[in-house]
Amino acid sequence: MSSRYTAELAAEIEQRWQDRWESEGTFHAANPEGDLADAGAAELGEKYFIMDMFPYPSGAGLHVGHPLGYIATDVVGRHQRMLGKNVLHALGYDAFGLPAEIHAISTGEHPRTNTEANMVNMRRQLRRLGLGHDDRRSFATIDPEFVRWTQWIFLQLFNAWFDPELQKARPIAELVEKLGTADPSVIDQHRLAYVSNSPVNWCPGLGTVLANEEVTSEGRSERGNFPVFTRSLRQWNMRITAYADRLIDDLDRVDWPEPVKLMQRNWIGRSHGAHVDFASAAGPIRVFTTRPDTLFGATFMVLSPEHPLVEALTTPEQADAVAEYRAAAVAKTDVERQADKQKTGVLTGSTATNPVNGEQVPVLVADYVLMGYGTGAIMAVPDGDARDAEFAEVLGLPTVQVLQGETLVNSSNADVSLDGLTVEDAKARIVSWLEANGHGTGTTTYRLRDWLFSRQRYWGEPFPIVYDEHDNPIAVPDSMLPVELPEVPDYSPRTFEPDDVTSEPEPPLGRAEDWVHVTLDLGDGPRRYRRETNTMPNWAGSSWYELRYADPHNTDQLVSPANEAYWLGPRESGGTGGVDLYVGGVEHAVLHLLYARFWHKALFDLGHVSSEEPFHRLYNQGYIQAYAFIDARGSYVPADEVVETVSDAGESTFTWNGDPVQREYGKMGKSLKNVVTPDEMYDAYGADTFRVYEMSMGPLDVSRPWETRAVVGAQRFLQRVWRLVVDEESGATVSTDADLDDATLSVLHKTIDGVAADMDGLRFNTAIAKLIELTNHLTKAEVTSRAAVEPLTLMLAPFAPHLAEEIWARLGHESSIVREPYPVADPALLVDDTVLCIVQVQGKVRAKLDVPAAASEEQLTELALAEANVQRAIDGREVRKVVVRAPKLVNIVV
RNA sequence: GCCGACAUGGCGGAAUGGUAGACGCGAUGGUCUCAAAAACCAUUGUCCGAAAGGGCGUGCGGGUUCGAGUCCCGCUGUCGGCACCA
Repeated sequence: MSSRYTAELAAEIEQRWQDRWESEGTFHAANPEGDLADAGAAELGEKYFIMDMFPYPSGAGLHVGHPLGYIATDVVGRHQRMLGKNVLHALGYDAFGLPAEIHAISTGEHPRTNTEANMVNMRRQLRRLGLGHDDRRSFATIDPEFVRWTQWIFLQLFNAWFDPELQKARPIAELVEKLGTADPSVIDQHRLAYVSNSPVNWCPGLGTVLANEEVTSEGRSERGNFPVFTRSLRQWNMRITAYADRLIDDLDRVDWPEPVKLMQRNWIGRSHGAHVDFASAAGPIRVFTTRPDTLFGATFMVLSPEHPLVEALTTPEQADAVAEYRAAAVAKTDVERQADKQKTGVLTGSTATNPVNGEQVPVLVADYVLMGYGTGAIMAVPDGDARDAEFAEVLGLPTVQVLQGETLVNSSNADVSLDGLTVEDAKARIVSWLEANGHGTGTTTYRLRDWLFSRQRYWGEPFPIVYDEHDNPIAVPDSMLPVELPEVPDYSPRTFEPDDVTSEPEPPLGRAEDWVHVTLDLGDGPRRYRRETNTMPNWAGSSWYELRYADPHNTDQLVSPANEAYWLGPRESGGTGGVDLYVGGVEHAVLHLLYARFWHKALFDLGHVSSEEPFHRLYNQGYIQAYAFIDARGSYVPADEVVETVSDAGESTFTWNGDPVQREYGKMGKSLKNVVTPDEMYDAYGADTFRVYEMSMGPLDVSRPWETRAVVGAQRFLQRVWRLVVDEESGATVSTDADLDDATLSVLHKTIDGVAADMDGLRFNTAIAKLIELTNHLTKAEVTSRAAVEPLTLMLAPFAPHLAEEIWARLGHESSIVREPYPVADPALLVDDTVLCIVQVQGKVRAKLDVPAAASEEQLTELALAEANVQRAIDGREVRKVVVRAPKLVNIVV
């Protein structure tokens, strides 16, 4: 039988090693304490905690783009293990969510059934990749034990308040003590998880409310693209705004890509300015402005249509016009408001007093002022703000010039003058004047809103909350967790006509009458309670799952302090702690990553974790894209049946069944008929080839097109490595124990040195290129000595682990390669006796010289000038200057 | 509109301010074969040249520098985020 490294042989090798890894528990990582502690181990050593953004178990199965990040983290994990680290790497499933619920609604089957079937299929597809995961630590967010702790965290937040003085969360009992009252109407206002009757994004088409983050800029639902209306409804919220400053400031302490940090900063949107009170008949109208320096130019005021003072300020003459305007505004979605090109608004008939000059300025209502930002009221300065100028133009309102370039003019009263000051100086002076005279204060506002936390869905975590007869929310005691989902006859919330603004949410849990109404003894005897029927949003489980990997089976605690401190705790003083490397797509830059940071910080404040941030280092992998092809009718045609023809001019045209088709570039997807699955790659090449190809395609953080045709390059490389060790005809091991020649020794150690640097920087594409170069050198020089082949195999192990194990075993090693020490370069072998010296004339290369590494500047100049080609380039001109970077470069300037 | 990232052969991509195009795909030629596949070897930015060698080349226009794909300024294009945020 031939011993060629074919897909069949690869499959056999891969399966065999996967079985062995599993039976030997090769990737088990020991905990300091608890059920995963290793009694025999004396010392755990240095840890490395690596995480992927865990997958949603979709029914569609995987395409070749999905494993990219999982392969990359596996390469890192395997490399770290060979560096002697105790590596924690596991994969869970984010298994609540709408797709399973939609499937359940259409089939009548419980969402758990389908979700679990999908997980089985996904585990099978992923197992064949040979990922070095500790399977004991896998979980799904729908597991009752996981739900229990998600609910427990919710109760921690429910039973906590944010102390603005200390800038941290504290137990609610301390607030009760501080305020001297336990009155729910007071206390409930301060909880980190609280119920409020406030404007929310109501989506009748989905029958549920949505978080701001789930609403598109077009004012529609991210899912389903239904209109979303602002409605005041009683819903659960998370006080994430309390953490706005810490969420911004601590970005400076984590190792994240700058663009992601910037997106979070922009999302939180901290802006410094001032609150200014304008006196009016209805009392002071408070505005927020980032430009208090332009206060002398405020010629009118604008209130949002929802502003509470509108009614009191409206004069009888304007009552009809204002009522009509407000009614029209309410009926519009946010996007429709923005779609109106021309600004609109009406006078209230009242005026207010500009505190700096006593001017009576008219007060108007206009929908370009949003209730949700600042105070919902602005001072309008047509000279400073383009929108105010536009509105002033439309309504013929006056303008006063207060700015000349960057300098203030026309801005003084008897008490204070800003004239001639720069913007920054003027801001400081006017704010101190406002504060001294009781007209306002310097302040900071945020774009970030509190996190709307309830959904009218079935397939989510139930709230561990019941209501008493006064409708006060009461925590279900920890001993009764988890609160499990009841069986219901119908999994869908009631949905409405997408445009039905007046509809009211009706969650599916409301149908489980027996479940909703319960008798509980919460310490004061059995009483009747009503359960919360909303469920938590999809983000809940992913907001804390990093903690559970560290102690997945703990039934007494979320995570034991010792296990948390070991895996996540800060390792240097002032450090944030957190996962050592978190890899995933940039699409989670704000939502998931902001929510997870918020929960983690709250748990830190309450003393449950020692780390201040969940993810110390974040890395965004790129996406694998694909070409799709459309025929003349605009339908997608199967991409793998399209034929490419290249003209003599080098231009490609594409045909399908002889008909021309158009190529477009984008995602891989079933509907685009361009899906390539990992299973196809396993069958055609084997998992190791697939892994090497994905890692060699380009830098990990850049998106690039999939090209099945190019996978063979990775296979050829692995076949060359195989042949260095195994005779294809006989299957015999051909390695020798010969010493290496100087040239090979030098190439080997340069490779080890270069690959080590590339591994540290996650530059797997160039690391593989260097391994290919080494392999090509060994092949050409006919070197099969284990002195070269063993280090090559060790360096290849993170990328092609099965092949590396097999070669390692055939070289006579009995134990797995997984924890063999990674090769280290000998610095003495990195220096050559002679080096290539580039000789330039006027910056252009004119000669390449082999020179002694120790050559002096004078010697190099002499050698360079002696070259005929250099002399020809100088062409008799005077040498003005010679730049020498010994020993590699000489540049002659004439 | 505001903010950010990116732009290199036919393709994916290499390149601490110092040889532009590593490595891979594809293509062309060859070895092996009755033949083919596979594998292996060679060539492969472009133009002039028999060769030696030379000209031109990293989206466009400037600049800094002995030397710029890389740094600075100004454009263009592509992608991403935010968007009446006061």
